[in-house]
Order: sequence, then structure tokens, then C-alpha cells
Amino acid sequence: MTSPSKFDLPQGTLDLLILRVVALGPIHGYAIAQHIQMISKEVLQIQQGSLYPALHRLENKNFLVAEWGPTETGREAKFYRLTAKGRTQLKTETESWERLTEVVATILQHPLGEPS
Amino acid sequence: MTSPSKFDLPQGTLDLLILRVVALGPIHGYAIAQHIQMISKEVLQIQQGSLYPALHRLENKNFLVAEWGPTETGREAKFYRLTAKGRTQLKTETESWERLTEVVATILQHPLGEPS
DNA sequence: CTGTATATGTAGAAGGCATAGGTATGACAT
DNA sequence: ATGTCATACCTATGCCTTCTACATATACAG
Repeated sequence: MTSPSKFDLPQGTLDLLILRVVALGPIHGYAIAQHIQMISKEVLQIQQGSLYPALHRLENKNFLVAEWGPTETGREAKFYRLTAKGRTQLKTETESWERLTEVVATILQHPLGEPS
Repeated sequence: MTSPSKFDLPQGTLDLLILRVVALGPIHGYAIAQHIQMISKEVLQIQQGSLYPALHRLENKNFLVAEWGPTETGREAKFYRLTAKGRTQLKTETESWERLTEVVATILQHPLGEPS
């Protein structure tokens, strides 16, 4: 009732979310999407066509490494974990995101006129 | 010293910022960029190659209307103002942005494991 | 054995932002 | 006078990310 509300992620956001979720511990792609959807209370829905290319990008940049292994239910899945480089990147992107949201918030709340 | 720090805007953010600044009153493009840069204390720098196409997009969507007129210094410039539709759009985008930043913040601050 | 949830993947299109160029005017210093 | 800088507008191109849509395969419930 409150809104199923699927909406587009701004560019770059997905990487941040993925890095953050993977930072919690080894996890496979499908579960990452579920995790994000669950934590966000269904507000965010990661499309598979966004998810897997993103994972491959992050892997190519050496932020993640993948390894095949069995899930809890016995199926094969690709488990990702953060590299040291990925951890650094997560930190960097988190700080960027926070700086960005701060200044945007400032502008959104900015009354008329004044510079600072 | 604290960082000249130019960084890329996520897609969609620029529209929101522009709408918000124009909502403060009629203003021309160049001044919008200056305004954002100033309020954000140089953190955000709007490139002209991003700015003008964005303004044209917003005009095509009837969120803004433009009118030529003289600046304070006597030069000709294109002054934009919000339409009713633009005001609605600003509200919508602001709410989307706030929902997004909320859930992202939740995920970024999320400790290990728990669903909610 | 048919359908659904799980799990991964690619192709193609759409869209926005950045880079890098270009034009023109006015102000100001030399 | 002249050159340079800030102002003020514009567009072409490319890159990148996300979305839609499609394709594949396994496990399990009915």
C-alpha cells in the first residue's frame, strides 16, 4: 500500500551497494539482490541485468573475487568476496556518497539567497 | 587544500539540483552553475556540457520555461523559471531522492546479518 | 511432469554526464 | 588600441551504467 515503488538507481550507486553487502561476508549474486531488497524493505529491486554485469565489472577491477561453491541448499553458485582493493574502494565510494548527499541536502534545504 | 575534489554526479541528480535552484526564482544557466558551486562550497562543479543539455531537457519536458533578458550587468542571458509541472516534478524527485538516500544509508550502516 | 524459485548469464537500447571543442560580448589592464 | 579574462551560450562525441528482455539450467513441490 505504501508503494511497491520500483525506481531507477542513479549511476554508480549499485556498485556501492554491492561492495557494501559483499563486505558482510562471502555471498553469491542472487543473494546480494535479495539481501538489498530485503534490507530496503522492497524499496530497491536489483534487476538481474544490472546485477551480473555489475559483478563482472567489479571483478574485472579487482574489487571482488569469485569462487564457485555450494549454497546452503546444495546448489552451485558463485561466491564473491572483497579484495583489499575492494575494501579501499568501498571506503572511498562511501565517503564520496556521503559528501554528495550532504551537499545535495544542503541545496535541497537551502532557503532563498544566502551563499553559505 | 581540503580537496578541490571534483566528482561525477550520479545520473538524475543534476536535474534535481537545477530544479531546486530555479525554484528560488528566475535565473540564467550560467548563474545556476555558479550558485550550486557556491552553496556546495566548491564540492560540486557543474560542467557546461552537462548544464546546458540538462536545461534543454527540462525545457522540453515543460518543467522549465526560458525567456531572454538582461542580467544585472546588462548582458543578455536566458532566464529560466519553473512551470507548475516543474514544481510538481521537483517535489516528486525530492521525495525519490530522500527515499533513496534513506535506504542507502540504512544499507551502509547495516551491521552484519539482520534483515531489518 | 509441469510449474515455480533459484541461480547465472548476454544482447540491445536508453539515458545522463563528462570532455572538448566552438561562438560572442563586455570589462579591464597594458 | 589590444589582448586577455570572465561571462554566457551552445553542440558533438564518447563513456558508462542501468534497464528490458531473453536464454539457460537445477532443485523441489504439486
